[in-house]
Amino acid sequence: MKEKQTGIPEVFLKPYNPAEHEDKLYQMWEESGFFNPDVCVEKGVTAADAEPFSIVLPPPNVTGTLHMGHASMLAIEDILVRYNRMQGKRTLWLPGTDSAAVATQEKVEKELYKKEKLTRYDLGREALIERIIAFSEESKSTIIGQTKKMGSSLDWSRYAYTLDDERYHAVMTAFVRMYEAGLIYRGARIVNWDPKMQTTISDDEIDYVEQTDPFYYFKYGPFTIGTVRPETKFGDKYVVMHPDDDRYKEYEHGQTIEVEWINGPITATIIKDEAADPEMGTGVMTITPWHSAVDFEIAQRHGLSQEQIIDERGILLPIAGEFAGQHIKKARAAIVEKMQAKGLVEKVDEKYVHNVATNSRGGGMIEPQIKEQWFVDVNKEFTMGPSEVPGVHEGDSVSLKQLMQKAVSGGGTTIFPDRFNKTYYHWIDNLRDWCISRQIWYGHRIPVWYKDGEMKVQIESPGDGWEQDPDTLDTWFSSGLWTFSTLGWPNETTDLKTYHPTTVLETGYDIIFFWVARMILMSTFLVGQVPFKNVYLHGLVRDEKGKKMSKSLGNIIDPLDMIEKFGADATRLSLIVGAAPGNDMPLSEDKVRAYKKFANKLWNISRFTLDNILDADFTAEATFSERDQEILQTLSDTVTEVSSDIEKFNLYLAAEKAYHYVWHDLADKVLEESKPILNGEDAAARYARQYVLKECLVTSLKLLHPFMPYVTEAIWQELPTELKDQEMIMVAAWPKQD
RNA sequence: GUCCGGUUAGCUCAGCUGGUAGAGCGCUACAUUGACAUUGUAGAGGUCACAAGUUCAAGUCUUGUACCGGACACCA
Repeated sequence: MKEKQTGIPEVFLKPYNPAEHEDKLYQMWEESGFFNPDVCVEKGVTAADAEPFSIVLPPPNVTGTLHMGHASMLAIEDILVRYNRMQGKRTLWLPGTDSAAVATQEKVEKELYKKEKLTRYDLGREALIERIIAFSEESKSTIIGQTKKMGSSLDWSRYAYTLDDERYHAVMTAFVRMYEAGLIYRGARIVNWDPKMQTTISDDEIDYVEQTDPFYYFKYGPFTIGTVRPETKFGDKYVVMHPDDDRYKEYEHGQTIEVEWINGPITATIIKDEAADPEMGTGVMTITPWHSAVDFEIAQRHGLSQEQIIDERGILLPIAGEFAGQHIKKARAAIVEKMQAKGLVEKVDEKYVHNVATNSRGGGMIEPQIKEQWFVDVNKEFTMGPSEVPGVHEGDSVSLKQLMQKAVSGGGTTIFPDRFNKTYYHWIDNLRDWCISRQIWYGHRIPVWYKDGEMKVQIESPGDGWEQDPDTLDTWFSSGLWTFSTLGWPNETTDLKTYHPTTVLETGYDIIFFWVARMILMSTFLVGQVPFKNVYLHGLVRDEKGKKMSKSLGNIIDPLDMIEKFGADATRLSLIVGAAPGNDMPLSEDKVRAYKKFANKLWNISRFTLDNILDADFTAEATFSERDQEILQTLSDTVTEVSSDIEKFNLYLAAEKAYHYVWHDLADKVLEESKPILNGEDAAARYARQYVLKECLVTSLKLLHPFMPYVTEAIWQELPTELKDQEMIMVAAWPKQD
């Protein structure tokens, strides 16, 4: 290293330029192997029996690119990881990517159609999957590269992909075990069918979109019924009313009446059921069990017959008579016209506002259908195996629902912020059996085999002539295994024993149901442990006006742009300060810019300090003034506060305190008042102050390292060896607390 | 409809277990070429949404009201 006359490294003579250092530093970290806890133990940085600390990275979509949501997730997790690594814990942060099957297949299919005018059926299952894999592989490196840019200290040697061989094996094993325990069943049930993508989707994947449609009142014998969807009404032969509705006292449950209907007279049966809301319209409705979840439930309760009206593509079936073969969208007007002609239309409310179920992953309008699907039974009681779940013991009779409740209520998993506990319990209370089969091709294929009406559930094909179920599993089925499938399960690996349950799961509050709850379900049943001891839910990153970032609004702030302009450290800090757990956070470019200044400030603090202590003799006789003691005390208090805030997951407070201390205490006060002492005649006082400044610098760098890993490491690399306890600050010891 | 948040300086937000308001940005004035492609010092600016209650004392606790946001359910 070339040095100037003053003795400080030349690099400090220019302002801190992140672009010059970041990639080099990341490479240095990666090559050191310290991202891998085993290497830390090997090289004596971490004690072999140290307490473990583990986080699995919520895997981003392989085909995606890094957005601010990812950036904030990476910043939060990296802070926790770096802090705990410096605390001497055996720290693992495990990376992975997600196949996001539905979204990925859709993307590839769209491309395929656009470029080659081919559908998936033209191409066939094998060929399509090949294309999807090629596409995923290609885009995988993009998201991984971008993840590294943020400074994420992930252990890449343990990288997992949701569709790789180990995960495949875990998923198959999970399915078979759950089937054998009687928790997975096949049944004809009402599902959310997307006619556009030709697949079922789960309740959670539905988006309700507000829409205005005409609402029709039809004469149905002596009754008036209302509907938005006349095209589903052909087979309606049950008329339902509330048992306590006095207006219809004269009718009895089970009584039949003749009514004139769309295609001629039919025999209607009166059903009294509490699902009918007396306040709603006339209080009377007819039901279509095949195409409505509520109607299906009513039909189940009373053992009513069910008939399909609309096929999988949205075409009317023969029951529609003259309308058969028409698409429902086109048929509606014609049906109403005919009913009008028959005098069955009483009135029409043209401006009826209601919510329409659509597929959140592709926008297709959902048509409920009764289909043979695979389900996870959440209410069935089974005998619990070996259990570390609080409040649940081996041999207890429990249901998956109860397991999910107890994991949290027993304190096995703590949710931050705690108001989400209610949300979590509320969701479980409303939880119905989980439909896990999907009619898409890319994903984990269901390990069920058929031959001559016989069925076998096992991972390998039973032999010649056995046909595998064509369906694949819901992506959240495999995601639910993520905390342990990434650690080697179903094998009893050392990793699994060491790092599971993981310490923290950090994710957005928007996927608490999709993912958090499912992980708890899978882990408690399959491993007998909670998947994580803590859940930290972060908010959504919004623009400076609090609006959601979206392409159409043109208000997207690209994290990679920010890194290029202001550095990864500034980007990280801007995403942390002011971001209380679970609260949405506004972000502006100005905010990022402000933290770039801070990185430079730290750079200059270091330069000034080094300039004044490089010639210091720390062994010389020194007299510590009261003020010296006070400065050291403040420093130590800051360490205590920052540490405790990190432990409590209050990163926004920790970051702000560290920032405030370094800039407005250390720089503004301590450094300023030290100038006369450092230039003064009193050698003993000078030595003392030099020692104090050295402590302040080294400790501040460590304090800030989890938040700003690059600039602190860049400075650390320039410090004289005798000031350092480790060559890299990323594995240096966290400052001692009183 | 049920549940959960929010309402504090021009803007974005802190304010943890109750003791007469804080930060950043912005604004004004002054200082400084310094360790600092600047920074420092000082200042202006708030009946803490509204109402009632508990208390010696209430942004802080309780209840209610209004508005904003979100989640879930329902939508025949």
